[in-house]
Amino acid sequence: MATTIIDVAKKCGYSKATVARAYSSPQSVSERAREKIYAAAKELHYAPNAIARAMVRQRTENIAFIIHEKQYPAILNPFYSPILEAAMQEATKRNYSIFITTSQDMRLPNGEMYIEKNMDGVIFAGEVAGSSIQEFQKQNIPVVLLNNCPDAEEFLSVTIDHFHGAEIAVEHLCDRGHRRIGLLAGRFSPHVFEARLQGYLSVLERHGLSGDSRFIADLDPTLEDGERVMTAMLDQPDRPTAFFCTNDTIAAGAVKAVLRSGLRVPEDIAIVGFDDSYISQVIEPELTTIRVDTQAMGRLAAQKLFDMIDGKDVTEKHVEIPTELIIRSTT
Amino acid sequence: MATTIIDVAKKCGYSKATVARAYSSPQSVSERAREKIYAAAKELHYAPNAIARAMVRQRTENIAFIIHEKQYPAILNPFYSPILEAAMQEATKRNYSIFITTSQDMRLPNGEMYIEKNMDGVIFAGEVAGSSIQEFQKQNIPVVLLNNCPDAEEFLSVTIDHFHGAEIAVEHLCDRGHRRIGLLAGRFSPHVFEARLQGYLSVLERHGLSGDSRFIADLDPTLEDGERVMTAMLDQPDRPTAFFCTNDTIAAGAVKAVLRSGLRVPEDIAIVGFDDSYISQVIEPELTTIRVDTQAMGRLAAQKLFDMIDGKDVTEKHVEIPTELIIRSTT
DNA sequence: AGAAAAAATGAGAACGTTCTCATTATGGCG
DNA sequence: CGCCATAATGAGAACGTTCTCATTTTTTCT
Repeated sequence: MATTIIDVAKKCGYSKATVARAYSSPQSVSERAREKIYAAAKELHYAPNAIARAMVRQRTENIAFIIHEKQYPAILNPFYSPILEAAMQEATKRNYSIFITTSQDMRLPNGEMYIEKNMDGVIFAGEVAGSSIQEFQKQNIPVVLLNNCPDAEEFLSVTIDHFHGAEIAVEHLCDRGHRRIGLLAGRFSPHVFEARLQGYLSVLERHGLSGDSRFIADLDPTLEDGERVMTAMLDQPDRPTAFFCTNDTIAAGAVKAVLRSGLRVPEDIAIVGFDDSYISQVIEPELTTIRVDTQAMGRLAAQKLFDMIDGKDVTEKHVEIPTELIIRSTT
Repeated sequence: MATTIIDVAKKCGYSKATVARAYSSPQSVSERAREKIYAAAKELHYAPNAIARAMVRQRTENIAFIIHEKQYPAILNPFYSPILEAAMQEATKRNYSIFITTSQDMRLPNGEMYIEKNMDGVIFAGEVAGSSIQEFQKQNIPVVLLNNCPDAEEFLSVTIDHFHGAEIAVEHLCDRGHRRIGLLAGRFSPHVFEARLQGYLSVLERHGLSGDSRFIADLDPTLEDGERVMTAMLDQPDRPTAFFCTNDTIAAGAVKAVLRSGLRVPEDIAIVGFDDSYISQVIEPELTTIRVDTQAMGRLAAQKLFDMIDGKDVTEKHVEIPTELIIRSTT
């Protein structure tokens, strides 16, 4: 149906080998031939067939970006948008395409599909079962983990310094003079959950403050849960004057709860979020939060993956993206 | 390198044809053979190679989802997230994978790539140059347009009833007793821009109200511009008591401007947005807006595309997604 | 048991490239 | 002009499947 290299060859009188060369290494073909070939190709609307090429080159120039997040339809997660965008840019530069899937449970749907379709590499974002990852490794497909921290040393990974991020968030609240600081901790993967919790606790301890377990809650990292839990907190005696929320979505819900109850942010209750997703600028007052350079995450993850694909040996196996406090109006 | 159908065939003593059949039409293979084959395959970690299959079947089981939006990194656009998610679900059901690209100018980067990679079909979201689309049609690749309204009848499309959406938004403001109603119109594609503007004007006219051109602005559909333009509006004499913003992002910016100037929403200034993106629930007060069933958009676009791919003839060429007023707290 | 029908299997071309190796054309130089 | 180096081209295998058609095996029926 579609026109092939053979059609072009017939049309211009050269062999298919020469036509192929005119595309894959133009300098090895005489100028005269090149012109004739391109002219014929144009006339026939010829486009090289990447599938056939992939077949012989054993390389598809496709990578997969798989997002696993328990809580929401993952792509809705504003945290991943800029990461994906950055990874996409890296890919486009190299003429690679990106496949994307999301899933909510830890098994990836049609997992085999990604192997069968011969992805040159895979970026796993979020929490994934190690077994899924090993499937890829068995097939010698390079994998980069993003925002996922398995114990295994053998994987390349790009992660966030959750512990330090939580520390500077809580530290900031202490700086502002707060002595009673609550925590709204989203139920992310155990590792992330734990790291942020520990960061929070370590600052309290350093300042000789005791965490009151009534004001440390774990919840779904959703707007609704943020609002619901915060509303409950506000009713309690001796409530904190500040809260650290482990992502911006929770924080936005918390802000809503405070404002609705007639209190003010930050005068009555100060709030710090995490991620610096664009939610933080959408709400009023704008959210003080911990910025994670998500663009760098996406870029680095992609670069690492391409390094592996190209057979370079990657010296730095684990990159930890630093965090930064962004002071806005909720503290 | 990777194990192939031939390795499996050797191992289990059947021919490669039979092994192939065990996968593509298991019922045509004796139970005994099937078991032996699967056992051998498992032992060798065999996974069928979709590239080779695509080669002979002339079908990749891949589709592309291309988002073009002038203003922002498109994937950040909260409007497209649920659409993409829904399309992805449809694709996964059919064992298809989704390629995704975004671009900000109207030429798609590596445009040829999508043709070369033999996508079975393409969904174009946002504003795209007709020429890009025709490239695909020349190659007989089915295309569905999403939220893009070219004059051409020949394309399948899923669009929004922009005119009616704008009407019910403004009508709602009139119901609430507003007589001076401003417009913050995002510079989307000309068609979208115009349809929403006309919807706004038609309601004013119906109610015998005159649109004051000082309070009709066109702007970039961003948070920043929404805030900037609204701030300017507030300073003017005889300012409106209500504004219709043609998307939620603008509306969020507008809400911020009002709150910052010390006025109240909705008491002093009422605001209606458009899209019912999740921004509308993140902000406080929550945004009254026009809901577009984005999930249906994504689903229908994908279904239409698959119908074309499967050679069914699609009766309904243009689907217009209805709009619905969602009353929250900004009016 | 034997023939006919049905089910299961095998052989080999085809899909559209790339790539290696062999062959032919071109150019430089004594 | 003839020789050699080099550049340009061509022939054909290979990539890993599917699919058609022919062949073999199994089942069914008298």
